[in-house]
Amino acid sequence: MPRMTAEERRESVIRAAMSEFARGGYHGTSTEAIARRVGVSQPYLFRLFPGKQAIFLAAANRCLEETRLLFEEACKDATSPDEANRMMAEAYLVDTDPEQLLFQMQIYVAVASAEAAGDHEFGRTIRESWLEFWDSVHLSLGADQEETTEFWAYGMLINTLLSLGFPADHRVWAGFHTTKPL
Amino acid sequence: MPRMTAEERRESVIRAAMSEFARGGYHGTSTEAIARRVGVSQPYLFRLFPGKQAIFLAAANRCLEETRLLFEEACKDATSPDEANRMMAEAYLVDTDPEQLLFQMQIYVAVASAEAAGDHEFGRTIRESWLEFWDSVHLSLGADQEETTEFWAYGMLINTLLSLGFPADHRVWAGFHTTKPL
DNA sequence: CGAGTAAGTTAGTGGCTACTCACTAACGAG
DNA sequence: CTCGTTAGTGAGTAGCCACTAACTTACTCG
Repeated sequence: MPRMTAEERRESVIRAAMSEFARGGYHGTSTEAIARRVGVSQPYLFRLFPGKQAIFLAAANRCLEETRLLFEEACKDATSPDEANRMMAEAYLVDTDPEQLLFQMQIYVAVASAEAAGDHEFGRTIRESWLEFWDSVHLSLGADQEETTEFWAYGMLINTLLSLGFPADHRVWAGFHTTKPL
Repeated sequence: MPRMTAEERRESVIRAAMSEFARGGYHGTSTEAIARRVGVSQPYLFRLFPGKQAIFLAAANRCLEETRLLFEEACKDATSPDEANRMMAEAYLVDTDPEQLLFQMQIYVAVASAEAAGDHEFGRTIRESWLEFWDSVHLSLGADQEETTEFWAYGMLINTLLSLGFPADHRVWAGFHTTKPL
């Protein structure tokens, strides 16, 4: 069993948590499952993070940040807003791990649940990360508010269809005027 | 304590389940919470339904059906696809209980979780209900696949922004070219 | 009235889960 | 070598959860 620094372990935990939370969501994922995937004892997680929610939060921020960076990378050579749009859309459908898209959905509902339970701090943090993401996309697309909204709208529909488990050749995917999904 | 027929009770359970599951999702909601809201003992739920998942499924199907009927009602007097679009969009933002939109999100991620856990029957049932919904909207809008897709895309973005808890006057809502949300 | 039936409860159980405490093993510096 | 620090574990605990079994209460109809 290789020894790691606490920081490296935290990194492993975040990766594992992203996968596990993507599948089960916040309440449907046990810290046990995350620890098993990391290859570490379950109580040790609580020395690396103050609690389960902190693990989820770290994973969520990482997920939003990574997708944002993917977009920024994808459209960096675009010469027009329209081309940026196409490049980012393709990156979303082709280069993004489906797990990350499912995890996005889990993040969104986790915020709603936390909010309903009276925890507003959690949502505040996620919204902040998410707005950075939104603004980054907005900037990449040029300055049109409505177009950015449309871009996000299609993105959220993709997440939903994926979450519902419709295969790539199903007719619900036929109405996209951009690239077909994987 | 008024006595009801089993069928009436099942109805109450479905209403209560829709509210509770909307807040907590499948794993974050206890049957205890549902029973408390109904005003009935928790074990009695298992005489009305075979299990927790059956309750969720009944509530989910009801949610999708009700939103579908709301749309059909909203656009029944429309004279053009464009007018139908506007009427349905407004109905979604104004007349739909936000709880129902949150519950929709919970349904979507619940399917993903069930699928990941090896339960494909659950998703199959939900997808069936959801396709009826999709087709109903498609029919109301006229025969254009791409326009239906766009309509759904905006709907899913609305669900997401609501789930994330952005207030109605936040700038992320500004890019919608239809009615402003409540 | 009385007896069957359907609505509803109380008490309980086994299993899981987040989190704690006390401990051990490896590494690095002097 | 040794001693302090840091990575990591094993054993537990209190609480919650879905679900069961056995019982009680109310309505209904002959």
